Amino acid sequence: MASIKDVAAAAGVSVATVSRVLNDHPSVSDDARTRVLAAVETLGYRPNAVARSLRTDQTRTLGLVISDVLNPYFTELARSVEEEARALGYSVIIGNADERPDLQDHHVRTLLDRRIDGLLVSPAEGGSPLMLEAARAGTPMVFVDRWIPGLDVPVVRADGRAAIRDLVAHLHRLGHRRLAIIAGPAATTTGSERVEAFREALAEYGAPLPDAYIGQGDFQAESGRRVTEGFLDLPEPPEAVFATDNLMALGALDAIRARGLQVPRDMALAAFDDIPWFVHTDPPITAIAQPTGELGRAAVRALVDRIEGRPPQSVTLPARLVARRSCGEGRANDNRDDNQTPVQRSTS
Amino acid sequence: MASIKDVAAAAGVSVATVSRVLNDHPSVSDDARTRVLAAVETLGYRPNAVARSLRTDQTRTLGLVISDVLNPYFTELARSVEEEARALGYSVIIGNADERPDLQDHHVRTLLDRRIDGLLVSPAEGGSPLMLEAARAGTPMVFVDRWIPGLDVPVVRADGRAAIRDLVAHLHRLGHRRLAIIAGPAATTTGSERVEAFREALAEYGAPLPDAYIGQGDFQAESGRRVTEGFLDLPEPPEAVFATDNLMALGALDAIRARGLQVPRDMALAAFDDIPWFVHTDPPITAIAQPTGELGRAAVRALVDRIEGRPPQSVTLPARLVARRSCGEGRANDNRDDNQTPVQRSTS
DNA sequence: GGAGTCCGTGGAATCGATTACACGCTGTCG
DNA sequence: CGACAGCGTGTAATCGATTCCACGGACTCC
Repeated sequence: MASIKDVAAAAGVSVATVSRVLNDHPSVSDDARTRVLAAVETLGYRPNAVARSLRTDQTRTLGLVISDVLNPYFTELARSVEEEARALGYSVIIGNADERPDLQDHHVRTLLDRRIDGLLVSPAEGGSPLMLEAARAGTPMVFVDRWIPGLDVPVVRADGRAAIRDLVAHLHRLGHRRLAIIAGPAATTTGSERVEAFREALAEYGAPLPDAYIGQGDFQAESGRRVTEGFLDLPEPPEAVFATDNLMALGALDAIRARGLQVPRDMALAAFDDIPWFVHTDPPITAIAQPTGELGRAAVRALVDRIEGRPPQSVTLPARLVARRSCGEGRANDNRDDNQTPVQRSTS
Repeated sequence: MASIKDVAAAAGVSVATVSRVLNDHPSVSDDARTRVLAAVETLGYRPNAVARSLRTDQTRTLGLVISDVLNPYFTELARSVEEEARALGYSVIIGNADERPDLQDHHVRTLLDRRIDGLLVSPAEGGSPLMLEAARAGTPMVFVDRWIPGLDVPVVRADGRAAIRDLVAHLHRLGHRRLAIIAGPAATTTGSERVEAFREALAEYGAPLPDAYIGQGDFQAESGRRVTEGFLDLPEPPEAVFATDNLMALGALDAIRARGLQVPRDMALAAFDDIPWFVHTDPPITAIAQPTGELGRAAVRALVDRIEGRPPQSVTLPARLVARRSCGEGRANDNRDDNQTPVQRSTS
């Protein structure tokens, strides 16, 4: 592959001049410029990003470490991150941690080794030592969705508190009194926060949240199934289950059906994170929708601000309830909305 | 960030010795080795992958250019690719082309600029000039899922021919005679092949495939909706629709429901590509399942073989029919299988 | 007409690693 | 006892870019 030297030789100028043309530095004569451009063309020359990065100490690359690519929420997040990054002239390398701290560590390490300009992280299980160290060492970093308290790192996330209150109101209005929750790992902020908000909302209705109605999941479908089976085995099973992510909701749906029971007749179901497929499940699932795309874009903007020396800002955006049929038939003034994306239009 | 020079200074040796220790070259004294290792430890030194890549002319990175990350099929593919690559000591950079040739070009270009060791591509729309050029220039490359004929590039893909024949048999057995298809872009191999196989399978039953029953889609949900609406507007609408990817199937489902019609009573529906959610839709959708994970792993192995100088092999794996309820109730000897992954167990 | 300015250009240092080559030392063998 | 092999190490070249500095020539201005 042709290097800058070959171009210089072909154009009859020095490498310095070629470099100047490539980075359109002002002081190059038109003559030299056209000759260099011609040489670039005929040689099919493309600058070596590796060499450039070594010299300039910047890679124009962002690292994104997420907990689970197979989760449609994170897939969408990753997509919006890449889009915004591209618009700002950056590439993105995605590391999928699969909710495993060791894998998260692996990806943080390789990304750091590659000298990415900044790191976008949705930490699994309270984060890894490496990540904390990198944050403290001053690596530009932004947390997205989940975060780690006590670190001076901007956080871009959705606040589900109000939407969870709406959900509890919705469930209450539909006559459900015994409400249970499938929690995520307590070590993740989203894991604990959603339970907290749920508990507080219940308190507003004078309802307790007994320990038996708090199932411990890990954001994966299988745990949703397991926890829900536990609920169903209770002497007095809950009337409604709130799964704190979409995969666990799927597991819950499985578990309920496996007993020959029906949603919402035998048990109501709601989920945190809305995804296109929820419109098409049987029944369509009531969910709390995050502004995922906006979250991804805001996170990138914050990180790039930080990288380029501007003060980065934490961002919190509201989530909102999207009522469908999985909790029972809502009244007319329920916030019924299935028209969010083309895929979702016209159904349920 | 500490460099190899700092380590050398701290350990009281030359950079060459440090490098030798790091790459565990045999001829280093134990004394030097321990001193270097100690210095590495206290400085928290990590080698700069950028510098190393420049010198060694290899990045131990694979590029993966796929057509649409939001499509669960490709998400799963990407995940298995990353897994296998990691096992072989490589990283993966994913480029999402969103079915747009210009974006595909953009990603191929940046990946090439970064001097990735090899490229895994699922070409959108017949591929870009850049890609063809790279292939001809000898960039290690492997096609996965889709490919471009006439290029000396190994292909790793699933053969859906037999499964499509099974599907047609299944539909025929259930009494459906007027069968339509939603095709993908003709410029993609998967787009044209699936139509071809469908046509041939129909021919075995003496059935034609009239042009009116071939809808032109683009592998996105919206096109599935549009095409299906066209089918429904026909004086004699088809009795069954076969969508050649999962997103178009979703669009079709939408379109059918929007008219107040039911699947499979009013129209049967089947899809190419099986995904976990198909078990949970209303009704569960009959689909042709590709061995996605195996495809991704085989593609990485082929590419790494090519990179490391071993002869790479093209691989073709069979797809298979997974009958569910969207085409009508099958007989007992139908190949009913909902037990592929934990998420899918026990339902439909 | 001499001093100073500006412009285009090239030489060379530099980024952080790898690695060919040379060198000094020790030990072996004829 | 001299030659030679082998080992551990350091010096320096190298990868492909960017960029500081200096230089020569043209031009302006007093």
